[in-house]
Amino acid sequence: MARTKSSRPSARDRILAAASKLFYEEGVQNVGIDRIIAESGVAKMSLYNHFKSKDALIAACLQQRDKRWETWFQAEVEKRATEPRDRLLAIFDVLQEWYEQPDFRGCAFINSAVELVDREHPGYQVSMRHQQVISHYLLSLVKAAELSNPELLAQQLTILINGATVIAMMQDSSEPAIQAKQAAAMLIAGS
Amino acid sequence: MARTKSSRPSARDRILAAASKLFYEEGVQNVGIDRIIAESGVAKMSLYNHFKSKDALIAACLQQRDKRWETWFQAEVEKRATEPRDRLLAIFDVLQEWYEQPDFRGCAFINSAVELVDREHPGYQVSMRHQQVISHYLLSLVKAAELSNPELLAQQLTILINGATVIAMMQDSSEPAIQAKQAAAMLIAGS
DNA sequence: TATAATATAGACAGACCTGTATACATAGTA
DNA sequence: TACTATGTATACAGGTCTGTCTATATTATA
Repeated sequence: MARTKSSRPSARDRILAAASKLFYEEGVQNVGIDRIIAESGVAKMSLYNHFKSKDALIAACLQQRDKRWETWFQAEVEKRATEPRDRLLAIFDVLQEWYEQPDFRGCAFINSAVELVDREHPGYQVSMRHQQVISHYLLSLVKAAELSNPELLAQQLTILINGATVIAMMQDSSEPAIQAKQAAAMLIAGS
Repeated sequence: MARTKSSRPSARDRILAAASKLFYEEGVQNVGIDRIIAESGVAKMSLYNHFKSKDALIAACLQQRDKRWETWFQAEVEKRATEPRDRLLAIFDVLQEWYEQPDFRGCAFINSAVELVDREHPGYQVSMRHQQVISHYLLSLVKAAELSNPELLAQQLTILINGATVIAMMQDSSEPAIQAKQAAAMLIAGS
């Protein structure tokens, strides 16, 4: 799954890494198979031996990214605060750090959903599931903070997060994280 | 500009209408020139006589949509309330109505920015300008309502609007409008 | 009616894209 | 060492796309 003894990563991993990077940076539609095999240094047939089509590769990339992002995000949040209420605010500090990464180009899942259009596309389904995973995590934090009407607040925080992310992408700015954090503080205080 | 005496709309208008509809419903990348000329009942050369390239057509469609959306949105808001503070909340009722339209597929400007990727693309520029126009309108409403820290509140409302729109698209639901409205009410009350 | 501008129909060049086929090379295992 | 995975390199079929070219038709105006 990982690498052959001591040499470089397996073909499959190199394909996933190259595709994931290119898909995110340039959009799934703007990246062809030829670019991916060139970047990963793999033969075209190896790609089609590991993934039955480009659409399947897109879905696999999103699935991998989903897992990694969730792990990274939760770890960052929990590193910054221990009290549930503080963690709810720490979310936005993590977001700010994310927006400031030089290769930030918005949320890969929103972007892919927009590009794929078709709700039945396996990549679209992964993207929807990703949003639910986030909402679920927020809900757990809100419940831990023992705030009233947890479902509503969790949804409102989801809205703030996605809105900030979209605007951060379009304006190429991390300001929205700060503004969203202040809004979140107000919503939490009012709960 | 509009129509020849008594017959149907001009070729240019038909092209814009068909392209705008298809681009929004299926994404600018997924709609080819051939589809547009078939739908608008126009010859390919007519299209290229009116627009120098597909990219120029995309930009023209977004520009037209920008104007129309702004006009429609402000009219709907102002139809629903007269007091500035009420108008700020009425925004979300208008959004809800928008989300419930059967052909709703998110914000055409966010979607196009995601698909085009290139910030120098004329269509991307129109999309960024559109976001600024919205923010500007919100700022004018917030200032009219004489709330403190108007710039911050206007930005926070922008975040709520875009977040609700993105989630409404992905979940195919108008619930986010209601949740965002309650959040907005809280932010306004706290200002 | 004559003239100029605009629209039509369809072929086509050139590029790009996905996915397959073929023949050869390399690495891991019995 | 022999055998079996797996990977490599490259050509290519079949499709789609944008934008151009040509030749004809229609419309508007003087």
